[in-house]
Amino acid sequence: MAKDISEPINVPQAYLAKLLQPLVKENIVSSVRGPKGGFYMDDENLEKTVIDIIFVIDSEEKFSSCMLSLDKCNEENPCPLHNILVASRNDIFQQLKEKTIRELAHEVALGNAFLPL
Amino acid sequence: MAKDISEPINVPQAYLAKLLQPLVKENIVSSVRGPKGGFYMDDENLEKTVIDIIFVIDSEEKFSSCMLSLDKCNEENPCPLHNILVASRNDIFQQLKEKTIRELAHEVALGNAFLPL
DNA sequence: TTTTTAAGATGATTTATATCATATATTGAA
DNA sequence: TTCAATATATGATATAAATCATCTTAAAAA
Ligand code: FES
Ligand code: FES
Repeated sequence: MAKDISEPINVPQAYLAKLLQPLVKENIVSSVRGPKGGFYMDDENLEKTVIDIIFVIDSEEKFSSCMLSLDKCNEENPCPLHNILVASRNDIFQQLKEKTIRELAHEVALGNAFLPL
Repeated sequence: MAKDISEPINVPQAYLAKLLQPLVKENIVSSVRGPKGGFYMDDENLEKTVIDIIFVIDSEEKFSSCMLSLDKCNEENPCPLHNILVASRNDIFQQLKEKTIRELAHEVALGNAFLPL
């Protein structure tokens, strides 16, 4: 239930619920209403990645736009930070795109990562 | 002058000036008032790094706090994203800490990087 | 010395984000 | 079939970030 997720991570329940709604709509999270209801992830959901979530909640631009917010900059006209940062940004993007929620959950199950849930 | 910087990068002049003030106070940027005045960087300023700027404008936490904003997480209790992202984050931090403004300006002078100024 | 130009300081306003509130829809259980 | 529990939807409010406005201070030039 929203409450079970929101409380341990100190996010207001209503706000979490609002954030989850577009994820349900985009089939990244599943839900059932009523008693014994709540949010869950089915087999298909678990194959989604962190990037899938980011693209729904925020936007695709986070990983493609200039890190100095210069709108005329791109790979051909790189800003001074581009060359020193773009490799790391791409690494992060790749990691978030490759890693499925299932894999992340597995790490938690193995005790290699922790969640306050 | 603030105007000469703000216009080409589409940042309101008054807002840019406000952002520059703490940088002047922290001796990262220099300024002179009056006619022919404006902002500039002296020899000492040019040895400052991007991290110096970030620490003044934003805060140190950006590079040390949990990327899932979990307050109980740290190196011993890593969240699921920690392991896959922390290396890249540290890379970015190192780059921003090592690179001086002088070096970045040199890249622009060489034509390896571009600024709309 | 006066005027003009630009930064410095401060507070108000706007805009975006986060949070709160309330009403509706769905489902399991009594 | 009714009730209670929980997600869904929508709008209002609060907080933070960005932007605007106004005044003061310093310095160059006339
Ligand atoms: S052009 Fe600025 S980060 Fe790529
Ligand atoms: S514990 Fe979350 S990023 Fe390090």
